[in-house]
Amino acid sequence: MNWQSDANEKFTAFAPTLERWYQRHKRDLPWRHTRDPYRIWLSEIILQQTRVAQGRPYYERFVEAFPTVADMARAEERELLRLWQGLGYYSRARNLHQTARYIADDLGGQFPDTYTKLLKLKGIGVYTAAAIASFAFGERVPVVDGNVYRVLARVFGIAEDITTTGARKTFAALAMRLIAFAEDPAEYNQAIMEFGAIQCTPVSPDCLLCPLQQQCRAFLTGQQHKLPVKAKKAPVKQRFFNYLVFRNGNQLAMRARTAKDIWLQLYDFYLIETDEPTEALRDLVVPTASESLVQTGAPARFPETGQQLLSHQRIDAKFWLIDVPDTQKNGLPEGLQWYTPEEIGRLPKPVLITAYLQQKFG
DNA sequence: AAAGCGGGGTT
DNA sequence: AACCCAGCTTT
Repeated sequence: MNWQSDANEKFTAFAPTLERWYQRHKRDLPWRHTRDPYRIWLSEIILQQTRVAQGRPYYERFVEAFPTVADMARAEERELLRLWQGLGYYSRARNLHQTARYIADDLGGQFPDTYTKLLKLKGIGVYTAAAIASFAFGERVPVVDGNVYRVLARVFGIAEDITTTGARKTFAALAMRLIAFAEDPAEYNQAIMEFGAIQCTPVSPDCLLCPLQQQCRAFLTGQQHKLPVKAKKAPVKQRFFNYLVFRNGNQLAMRARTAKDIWLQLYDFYLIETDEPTEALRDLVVPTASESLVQTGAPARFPETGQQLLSHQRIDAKFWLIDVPDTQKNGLPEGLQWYTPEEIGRLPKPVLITAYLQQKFG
């Protein structure tokens, strides 16, 4: 037996081995009971950069609220964002809505059914296009997600930095070769991701019970913990948010965020961002538009504080509650509107804002 | 090619 | 505190 047939055996056996492993170990997940492309699409968007355990309840609520793509198309974007609240990466919800309307209105409700066509849709990149094409339509195209990078890097001993374009091409090409030997492309794609999620885990992979143990370059050389190689992320940026929470009776002044920034189209309060933390309200430079509101109101002496840690930013927030008399209530700065508690409950809001409302007003 | 975008779980 | 998650879009 020469090295070439060894290598060949490793390629041909890889997919069938994982497919057999999957038969025995797969979890029972709701989106595995359907071939409806709409539901598979919905599940895949929810699961982008999101763990199954976190995304699952959102999937259940979305299917309940919008059983078909037509139902989703009829809804307002705000309703989707409200249901998406707390899941993060809100552009996913906005793109979901846009694409639902496009499919319902321009494609007559007919879901695009090939990898190439799916890739043109908003919010669908190479991973998601491959996932829908294989799961819903049986197309033989490989998914390459974080799990797949890890499994392939280890089994084939690939030490390229997976954040680079060159490495992405390497892995995509390898994945393409491997799926050729799968009995069922959809099953195989599920299998390799499931394998990465519960067997070939980032930390402490279960190598002792691994069906690929004797083919795994990383195991055979003791390099499991060093693969895959991934460049370090940029340090988190510190930001200071100073919120003026205008109140009139039981109503609060809120607005949808419009900056190309975090939380686009989510609702918060009148915001003054500063480069340094602000200790007292008098230290804050208040724009003319809201000066009189602050002066005629009755601001609390000390603000409530809040923090939110995102993967790329750390936000320290202070909230000054300011009671606005009836005589001033029509003088809100541009964009702000009064909302009752019931209305506020239906607005999509960042976790930071929801936490403040909960803490302050129950 | 690099940066920006959320939030939560795990170690 | 660091890492990671069924990634995509914009610059």
